Amino acid sequence: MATSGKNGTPPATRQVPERCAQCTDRAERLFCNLPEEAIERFDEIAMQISYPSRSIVFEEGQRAAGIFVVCSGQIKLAATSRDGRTMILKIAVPGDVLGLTATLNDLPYEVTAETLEPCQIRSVRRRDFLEFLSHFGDVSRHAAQVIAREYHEVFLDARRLALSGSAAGRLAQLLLDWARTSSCGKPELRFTMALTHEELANMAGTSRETVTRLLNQFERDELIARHGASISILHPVDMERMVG
Amino acid sequence: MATSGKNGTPPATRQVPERCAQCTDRAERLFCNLPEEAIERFDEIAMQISYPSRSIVFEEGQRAAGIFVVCSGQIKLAATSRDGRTMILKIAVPGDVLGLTATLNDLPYEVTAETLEPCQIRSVRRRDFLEFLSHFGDVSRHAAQVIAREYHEVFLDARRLALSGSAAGRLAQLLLDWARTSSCGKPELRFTMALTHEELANMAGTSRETVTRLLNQFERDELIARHGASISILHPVDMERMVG
DNA sequence: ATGCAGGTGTGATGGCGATCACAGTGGGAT
DNA sequence: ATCCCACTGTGATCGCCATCACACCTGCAT
Repeated sequence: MATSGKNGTPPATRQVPERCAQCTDRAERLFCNLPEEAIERFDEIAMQISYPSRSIVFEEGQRAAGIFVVCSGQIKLAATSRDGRTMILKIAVPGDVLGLTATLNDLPYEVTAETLEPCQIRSVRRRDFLEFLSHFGDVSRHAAQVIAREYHEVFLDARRLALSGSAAGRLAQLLLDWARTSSCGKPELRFTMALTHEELANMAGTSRETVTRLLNQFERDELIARHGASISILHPVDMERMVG
Repeated sequence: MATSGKNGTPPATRQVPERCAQCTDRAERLFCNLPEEAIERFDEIAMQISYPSRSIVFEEGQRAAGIFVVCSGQIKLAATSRDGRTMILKIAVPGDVLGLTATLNDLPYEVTAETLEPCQIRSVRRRDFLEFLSHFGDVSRHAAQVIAREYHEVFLDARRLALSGSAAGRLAQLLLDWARTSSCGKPELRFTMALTHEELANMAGTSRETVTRLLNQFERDELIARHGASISILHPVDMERMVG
């Protein structure tokens, strides 16, 4: 289920330093890449927490208590309708910030956040975070940019749901979007799929069975290839074309 | 088509002051409500433009040139798929800021903005705007909050599209969401619909004919009432229930 | 009046895909 | 080995709703 392959290694919960100031991955993480003195202050107000696999970080509808920065592990963000349908918004990875918009708007969290593997998370309470923003002007710029990026992602979701006529189109689009962002940079177009068909279905706005059928279809048509949990997109161009 | 009734008055293009500093509506507009000195500077870098009805302010896919603040008039924000399907994201009203996320991310505009009536718009070029943000720390906070709100709106769109199983559900949800935000504050639940059935369909992710049928259905079931272009939601509770 | 164009109402039809049902499969426990 | 459980594969059915087709109803221009 996790990113780890068939080898028995536990999911990639690399050890995370005690303080953000010592984190070596900071530079490549949009939000974390803050000026020195801001980071120092951040370390003072942030609380480091370890979550076991399959635990709930926060739940849809709860009044926003603060923000959560993912340090290690994957986290599923999903919203549920009254009658049990589920929409998976995205799988958050290290560097992502959760609960930002709800915290800024002082609204309930829009989604439920559930760990898919053991995770390390830093959290900051709402009050402290807002004060932090006021104090360090350019952190707000950072935050704005982070939210702008999140906006763009949800926009793509909405677009996919509204404009990709068929289930096949939505799934194809999802795989494409995903391959692009997962292998950030060059079109690696091969990625490991840590999700079940059911979860894919909830991201593509279709049903479990349809996903199964479509993936097999795609494979028969040689649009994709699968080895174990990894998927390669063989013909991105043809793939694009079926998005509609 | 515009908000004006059957009387021959031109659509509500109230005169807008030359400078934001003199704008009396500023206080109630999230983004515009800036500290004095920021407003002064904003007036220096902003350009005031009048657009006739049915004109394009910017187009989906264009590299972001800057932001646009709506001073008067309504503007349709829509995205289109290769094969001509259209998704209407929202109808922007005075106080809304367009192109914010694209500008911050230095990405192409996500949508096309088309005026529905004569509009007054203030625009700021990307470079100037970014510099403006750097200079006035707390404006970034404002911007972040504005984007957070936009995020929330798109999120609701995505949620509606993904979770409201039936076309009826999506339309009902749309009318509800809309009545709530349009009559901001108390549940007025009566609002004028400046849109054609076709456009409603493009917002609800369904077809023109289905919208026609559903609206009649809703009226027969006494969920809504219509007088001319205005719609009242009679039984919000029953309405909620059919969202699914 | 006449024509036209954009919007609306309504039936008929067909296809996509949700849903149900159940059979295989594989990996973890014990 | 064996059970079990979550996941995957596949057929059958059936309902929603997109689409086509066409009638009607404004307002507007000529």
